[in-house]
Amino acid sequence: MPTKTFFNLPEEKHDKLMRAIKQEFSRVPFSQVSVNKIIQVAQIPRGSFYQYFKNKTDVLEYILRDYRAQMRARIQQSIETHRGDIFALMSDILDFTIELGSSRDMGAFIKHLFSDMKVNSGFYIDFVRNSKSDFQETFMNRIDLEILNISDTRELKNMLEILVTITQRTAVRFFAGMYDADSVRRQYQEKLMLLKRGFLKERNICACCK
Amino acid sequence: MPTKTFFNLPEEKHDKLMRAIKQEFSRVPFSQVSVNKIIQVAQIPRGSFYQYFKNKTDVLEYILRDYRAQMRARIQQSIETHRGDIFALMSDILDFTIELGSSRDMGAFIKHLFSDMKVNSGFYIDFVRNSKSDFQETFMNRIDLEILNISDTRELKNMLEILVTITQRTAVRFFAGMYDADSVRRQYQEKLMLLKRGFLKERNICACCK
DNA sequence: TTGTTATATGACACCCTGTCATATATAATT
DNA sequence: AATTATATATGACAGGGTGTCATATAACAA
Repeated sequence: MPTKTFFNLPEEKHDKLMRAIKQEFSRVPFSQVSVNKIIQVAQIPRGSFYQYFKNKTDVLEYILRDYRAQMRARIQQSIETHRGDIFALMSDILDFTIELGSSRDMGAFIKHLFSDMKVNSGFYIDFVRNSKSDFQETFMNRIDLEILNISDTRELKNMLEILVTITQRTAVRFFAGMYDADSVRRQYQEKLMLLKRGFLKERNICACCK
Repeated sequence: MPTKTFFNLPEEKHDKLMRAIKQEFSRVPFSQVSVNKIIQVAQIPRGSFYQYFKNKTDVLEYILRDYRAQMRARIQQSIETHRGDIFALMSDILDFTIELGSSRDMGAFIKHLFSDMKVNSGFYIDFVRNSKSDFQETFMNRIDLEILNISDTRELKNMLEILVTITQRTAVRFFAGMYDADSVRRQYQEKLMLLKRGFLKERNICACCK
């Protein structure tokens, strides 16, 4: 997180810096983000930057608060709308990610975020951990278990991990430019179908089991 | 791939260089690998290195041929042994990855490979694409479809993608040091169980459907 | 012996990051 | 008002990296 000094910054200076930061994070993937470029565009001296942020990662963390907040709100809304249907929720998460990544504002940034993120950087682990605890605390107990073929918490946790992993991978594929939004969505639904056949207690292929 | 010049190198020089390279790739994750360090250890001038390799990635690609070859052989063997049981095959792949990553020889290297790899670097995409085509060409038609609840090639492809994704993620977790080998294996088997309930045509929870 | 092609070499230009001693405000206290 | 603390600003500097290129040298062919 940025230093106290950063938060005390006069609005004008703060905004100029943030604009430069967003520009740089949209220009190139994270690993290539250059503090030099940022300070050059923001017209602040090198020393100042390091007075505000510990390093690049610190900046990323700060920017991501937006993204995370938006995502959380969206999830909240989705889970209400679909009354605890985890599959509908995951589809919404994918949709929102695609949507956000196609937006003029954060598009390039989100795209770089997904495509350049290291599988296992310290940051990524934290991000996943945070998302997970967010998710578990807020939503896990609101999932409708009635329709699921799940007998204990351990199984539920496993199921969620599978779903999150597949959803994430699907988003990555989209941002890698391997497929367009529609193909990605279609493929995702097909995969959900496959998974459902196991996850759902009531399966249409076996009416006698109801 | 390395240049012709590299392959013409006298054995002694070649080996010294390769030893330096492996040492460096074991020291730090790929993103931190330093050509400087390599040439220093191998005692060759900077210019020579660039006579042999285009860049770091070029080196990685070359090293990986070993890994890929070993994996291919292992898969080949496994698919014979288990007579097309895709789940047993995936378990074997995970086991082999864990095993290789725990070995004295390539351990550190494999560990770094998994933990630092960018989700979507050009290299990674190629790697996955190659693995996939290897996989599909060689093994896809040897999978025993009789036990699977799969009706067409498209579904089969989706199923495989899910399995590969989950297996990969599991390996990443292991290499991130989040869990030890046994926990990882146990969790993986639990997940396979969940997936099987859907993938398998004959399910133990529903004897009447056989 | 001379011309040709393959290989070797390290100085160079250019990029980057994080730190630190020093300078300058701003606020607090006598 | 003068002095002392405290917060912020600054850019030169040390140390690390990459890829290239003109030039030197070796190997081979005519």
